[in-house]
Amino acid sequence: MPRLSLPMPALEESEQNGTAEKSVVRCHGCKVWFAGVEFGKSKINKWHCADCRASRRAFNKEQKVYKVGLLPALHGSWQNAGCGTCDACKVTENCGHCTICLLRSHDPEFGSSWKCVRRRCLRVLRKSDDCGMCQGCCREDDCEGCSVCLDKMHNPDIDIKEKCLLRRCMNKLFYSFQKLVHCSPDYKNNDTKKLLIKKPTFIKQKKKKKTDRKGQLLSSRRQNRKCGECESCLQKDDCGKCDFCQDKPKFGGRNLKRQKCRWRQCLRFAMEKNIPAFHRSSNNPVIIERMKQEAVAAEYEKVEVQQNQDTLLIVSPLRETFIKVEQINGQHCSSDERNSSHMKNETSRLIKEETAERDVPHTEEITPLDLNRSIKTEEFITETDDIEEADDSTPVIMEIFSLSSYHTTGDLDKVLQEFMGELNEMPLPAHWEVLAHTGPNLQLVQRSRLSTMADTVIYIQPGLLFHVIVKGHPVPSSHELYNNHPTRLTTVDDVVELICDLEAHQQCVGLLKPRHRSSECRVLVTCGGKCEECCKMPWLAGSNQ
DNA sequence: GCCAACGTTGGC
DNA sequence: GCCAACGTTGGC
Repeated sequence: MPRLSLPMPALEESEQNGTAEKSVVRCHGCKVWFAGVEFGKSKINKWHCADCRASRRAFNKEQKVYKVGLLPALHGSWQNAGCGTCDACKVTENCGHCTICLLRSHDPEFGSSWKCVRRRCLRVLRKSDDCGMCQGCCREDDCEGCSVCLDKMHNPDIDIKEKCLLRRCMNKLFYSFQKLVHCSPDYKNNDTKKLLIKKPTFIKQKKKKKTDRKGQLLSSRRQNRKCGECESCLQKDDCGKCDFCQDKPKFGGRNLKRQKCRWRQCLRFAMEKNIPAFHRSSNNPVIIERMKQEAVAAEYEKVEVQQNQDTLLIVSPLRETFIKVEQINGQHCSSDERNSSHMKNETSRLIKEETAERDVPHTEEITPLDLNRSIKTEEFITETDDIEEADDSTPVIMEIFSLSSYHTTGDLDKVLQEFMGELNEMPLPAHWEVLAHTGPNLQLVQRSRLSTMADTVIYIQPGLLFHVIVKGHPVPSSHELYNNHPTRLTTVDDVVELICDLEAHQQCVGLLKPRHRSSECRVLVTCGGKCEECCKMPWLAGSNQ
């Protein structure tokens, strides 16, 4: 391939060369210009020449050998890592002072497969390291033509610490930014931090760096997107019907999307990633598709789904609330053959969370996180310095989306189990009983037919949110009943007060007369008779009011 | 900000 | 080397 040596600096953008396909373009690595490069439909903006690509592959291969063990979750143990010949590899005892050693001194089980920082192979390139072999490392003089050199020339009074672009380690540029920097124990103290700061995508990656559920470090570049426990993760086969499956070559697709079957995408990961913004809107196609389909199936919660062009409304008549999801994307996925019980739970829980947020007075801001601080144990632990740099501003919700507590069994979660125990130990108002085996909700029911609250059920949901259903009719969320009690029933006293309050009400007569009951029926009234909404309904002559 | 497209990684 | 699928980019 002919090389064109153009004077520096030069634009890095490709130049059209008369045809749409072939361009004159500069290699992002060696900065040499090449003619006749074909991009096709590729959107490459950092093109590397064949030599640089080969160099990169070789470097990657070498690093892969050395770093086996950098990813203990995937490769096993640190003990297998490293070249075996460098000074660090020859050290046989842990230093006892590094972050790993200190943490392990407090907890012998901590990161049992993580290696003492001082014993990590020196040949594994870290962010602070230059490879010492590439063109950039071997160059002795500044080019005086790159943007950094020009900056230095034009601003001699300013101490510009950035290296000449052509003297930067190419392997580091190629590789370490995204791959190894995460593992660098001393990444605070190196000159490439400025570059990293300019790369929001990298910073984003760094925050996402995490360990798996066993506390082991995951790939610094690739996240483990599988919790391994949810219904989706346990799904072994592609559905073959969703858009991602249809894209796969084995299903005759063109391999353009290259994504995992929608029905196999980890629910925990998807929700963890998307739910914080969900209260306003979510367009995660995985969640939306599943909610859209499973919400329909969640009849026990009377969830309704209304779709209108680009908007999806998931309506919960139970509390007269809805989630509005805009910009629906993704093709419809069949769920006919799937067990939908799990998503019923998830869907209803999401709706309930939304309900809770709407119901909470503005003076009292409650977020789902508040009730789930136990997630601390599962919050991401990052290695070495990253531990100290955990981003407090980025809450990581794990427990609230934990699927195991609700997964198909219908059992109560631990909080509700404990609460049920407390309720069973206390005398409740007459004929109110705590029902057993009613997961995921804890239910209290008025057993007496003679009670004014006969056939009334208090549902205490995961998160201790509650709603009341009378003879199958949900008390609307706008009802004063909900204003008189905390959004979450956190004590037995809260429950008793609620029951007493309920007993002070009467059931709207409209509940017994479907033909005369308003769709806006208030269900509970304080003075007997019909509620104000049912009063607006025309009553047939001769009917027994 | 979203998402189609695709370079790339990591398991096998 | 193949393949599944993760992560990033650039157009919109």
